[in-house]
Amino acid sequence: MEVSTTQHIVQALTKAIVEHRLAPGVKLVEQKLADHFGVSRTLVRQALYQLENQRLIVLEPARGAFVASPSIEEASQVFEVRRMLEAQMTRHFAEQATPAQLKALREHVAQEREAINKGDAPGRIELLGDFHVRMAELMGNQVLAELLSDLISRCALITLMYQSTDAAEASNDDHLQIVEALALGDAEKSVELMDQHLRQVIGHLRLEKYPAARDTTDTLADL
Amino acid sequence: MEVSTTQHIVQALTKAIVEHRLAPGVKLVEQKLADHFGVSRTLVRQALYQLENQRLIVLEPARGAFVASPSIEEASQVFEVRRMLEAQMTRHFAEQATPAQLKALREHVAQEREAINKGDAPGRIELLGDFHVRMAELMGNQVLAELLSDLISRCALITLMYQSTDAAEASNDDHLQIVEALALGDAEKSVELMDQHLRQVIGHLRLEKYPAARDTTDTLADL
DNA sequence: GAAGTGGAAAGTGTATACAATTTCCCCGAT
DNA sequence: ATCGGGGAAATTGTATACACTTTCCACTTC
Repeated sequence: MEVSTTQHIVQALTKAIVEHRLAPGVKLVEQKLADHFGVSRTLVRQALYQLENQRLIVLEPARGAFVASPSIEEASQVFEVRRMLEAQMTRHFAEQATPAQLKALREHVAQEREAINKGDAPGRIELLGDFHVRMAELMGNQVLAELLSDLISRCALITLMYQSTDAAEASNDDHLQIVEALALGDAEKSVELMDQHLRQVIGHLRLEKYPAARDTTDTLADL
Repeated sequence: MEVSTTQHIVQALTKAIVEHRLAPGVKLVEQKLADHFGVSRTLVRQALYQLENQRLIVLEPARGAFVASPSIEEASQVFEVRRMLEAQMTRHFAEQATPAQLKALREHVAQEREAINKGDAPGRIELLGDFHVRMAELMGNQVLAELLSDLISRCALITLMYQSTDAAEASNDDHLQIVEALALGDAEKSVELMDQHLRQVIGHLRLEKYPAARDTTDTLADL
């Protein structure tokens, strides 16, 4: 809680945004955040700048910080990039997967399952995203892992709006299938499954439009 | 010069780092930068935070900001990610390229040629990188373009150390060939050429080790 | 009553002040 | 001569002060 305070603020806000406790469009007033975290505006501002770089908030000059509400257009571009990265990543993974790596992935999928069964919404969201990051880490490419982590946070802002328990189960199922294909060393099938998985998530997005909850009061309840 | 001062500082420093006027390892003292830009440390700090997010500098707690000197390991991971992204990007591009897009790319390659012939080192570095960003933009994926732009800045930190005029000519040549393959609509060949191109750049990296010019005096000459 | 206007309140942007930490150099001890 | 200690100078970390902009509301005017 006290390690590099500004980083702590970034993490708290990231979590709140990704978990949708802070809705897209909500204004974040610096002084209120400062009071809430017990620091000066200086640190809050640093955190906000960082969050803007990660595209989780938008900074409008002289007007303030607002939780980002990415357009459907932007969302699909993000997913498009993920498809590009993860298709290749999956292929490489299939070609060089070790038993230890497969074991790690299987365990991760089991954790997902557990979170879903317990009805732990925040937990399942984080874990479902982390599956992809985990693959990158296991491949030993830290740069890729960080990049994916950012992209997935950005996606979370969107997917959360639509992701029901059903969708979560479907994702978990996809993950399971992917791991099994990887275990067989079947690169083509793994890639195909991963691609399908991502396209399916995109597909779910287009169904509804977001109700533009802009300028809502900023209830920074827990964090 | 006066549009969002902090952004101006970021750009000036980015340019200086990418063009290697600020060498890896050099310390950036906040007050000196502030004096140089005629602003307070506040704005300099904001800029530094942003640069850290882009991995162009490293912020060591209570010790200050240093121009990043990525390890060979990290560099190849960055290039690995680029290969993943750009292979797919090239494939998509080949499959849907319009004459207008091809024209734009050809013109870009011509610009590269010109910069090389004129011996304009900073210009050619920027243009050679922009070729890849340009492709992303032409495909209409802004997210991809921004991501690549970041990755390429990061690469520039490394490639610059090794990139001679010869290497620049080779890259320019590669670009030309890629465009021609794209023009023929030959997706497989385009992808192969792009992949080769990137692998070649990586190959050049491993030849030498960087002389660890850490803690050099920070001569912030022009900017 | 609707639309515009003045001005106070709220909020952001930048600079400065001060505290905390690190760095550097001098000096003495072994 | 080298190593270690101590304290001043330099530098970073955080808070606060103040200027400037936006927002909001009451009040006037048509």
